[in-house]
Amino acid sequence: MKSNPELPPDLPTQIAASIRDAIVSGALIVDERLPSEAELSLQFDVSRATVREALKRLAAQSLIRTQRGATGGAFVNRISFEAAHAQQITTSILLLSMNDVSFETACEARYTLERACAPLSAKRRNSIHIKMMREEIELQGEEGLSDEAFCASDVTFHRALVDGANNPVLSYQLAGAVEAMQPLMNMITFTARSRSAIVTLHRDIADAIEAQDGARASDGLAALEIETQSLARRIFEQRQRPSPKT
Amino acid sequence: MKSNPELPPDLPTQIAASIRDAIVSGALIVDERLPSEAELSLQFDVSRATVREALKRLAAQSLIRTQRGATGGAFVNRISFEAAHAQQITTSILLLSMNDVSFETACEARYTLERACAPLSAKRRNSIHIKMMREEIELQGEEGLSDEAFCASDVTFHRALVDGANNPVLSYQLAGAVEAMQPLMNMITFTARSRSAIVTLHRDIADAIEAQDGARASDGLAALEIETQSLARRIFEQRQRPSPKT
DNA sequence: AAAACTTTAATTGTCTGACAATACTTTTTC
DNA sequence: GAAAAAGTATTGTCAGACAATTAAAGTTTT
Repeated sequence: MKSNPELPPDLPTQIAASIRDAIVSGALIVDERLPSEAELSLQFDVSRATVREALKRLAAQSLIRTQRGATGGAFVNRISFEAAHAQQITTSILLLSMNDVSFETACEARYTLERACAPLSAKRRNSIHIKMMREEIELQGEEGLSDEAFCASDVTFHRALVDGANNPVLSYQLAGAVEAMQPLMNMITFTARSRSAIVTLHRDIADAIEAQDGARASDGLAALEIETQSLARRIFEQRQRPSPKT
Repeated sequence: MKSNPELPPDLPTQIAASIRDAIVSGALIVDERLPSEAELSLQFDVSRATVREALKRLAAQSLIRTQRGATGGAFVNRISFEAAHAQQITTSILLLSMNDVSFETACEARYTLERACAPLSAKRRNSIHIKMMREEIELQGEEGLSDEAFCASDVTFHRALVDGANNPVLSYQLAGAVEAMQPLMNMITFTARSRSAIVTLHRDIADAIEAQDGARASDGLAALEIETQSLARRIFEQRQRPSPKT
């Protein structure tokens, strides 16, 4: 057997790693211009095509951006919370779907983390967060809302809650957990009754956050988790033994 | 004004997005082989070099892997928790360092999330987790341990705690928060006294987890956060007005 | 002198075609 | 039948070319 796990990676990978290290270590700082592709190919003694593949790898991770023209080139990117969010969400979604993570496990992780934010959010939330939560609750109560729109609104509601903690790092970390759940949630059909149960809980949570009662908000989230889990369980059971014709 | 934010991205970006969508949507499943580079260049009507740059982008995100040889080609990758961990940690570290996130903010996020894991970990941890925590505590008490080794051991301790919750999604999400703190923690010099305070708290936490007392473990983590924050504050203050020569 | 236009140069984006390296498959040889 | 050799499909890398883009320098016009 020789599926050598330590075989030397190809040239673009090596070059990309070398440049990435320079960025992580601080040798290259934000907005600094890298040498041109031609110069890099001389430096690393490879062809320009090889350098380009390396740069594309870095661009895929938003570590650099490129610009054409006379003063163009590759520049070190300031990684924004926004871009990091987006990437983390994609990765999280694929991670869950490819590794057969159960709804239960993902749901537990999500609500566990979210409960942790509740006390901070109760303390620091401002009127905008409250307003967003109220608006989404309103929307979720509307008749004729599609299941997908209901889920999307659910995500928005919870993002507002998390953002209320006013800690960008926390918001960033939670984004993956909350949004990666959406594809799983979309598998669920929400009956009028289950929607109303969820909306009621959302209202409780929003009330608690507005009253700056973190403990009550946590409890509300715990109740919501239980509700969601049992809803999912019912639906999955039903699908396993479908249409037991009377 | 036309700093068009919606300008069409370049060809490799488009092609990469197209293939990524196929993966995310499930049209391409894990371990499935993509068409060869030559076939792709026909399909997308671009040169092979362009296709290659697109594939490199996807490889950078571990969405595909490539293999040479007759039966080689590009294959859809199963994203492992391990690979996702590693990527998230890199992103988190850069995010914190490039956006001037304060120690305080990052620390708060980390401990908030970690506290959330404590009850689950207290319930589900097994002897291996306890053993790991005890070993790291032992190590942290040793004389002559470098600050970096102390920090690394700290990370290992906390990872054991989080892993005790036995929820891979939770472990994955926490990895970013815990490990991205390490570069920040490394800026701190740990005196013998501060080390001993931390070790004492670690022991309290480990005891609580072993006793399956989630609430006590949470309290321990809260105390640890306060200790860490005040330690950092003292050090940063001291550095701002250095050497007030007696 | 200022403004508008043109030219120039640097740089990335894309293409073509070639050859090397690799690894599986088939054929040949013993 | 097993081992060795040849064949073949595929990615990895290279060289060179031209197109597209953009800022700066130069030129003309007002």
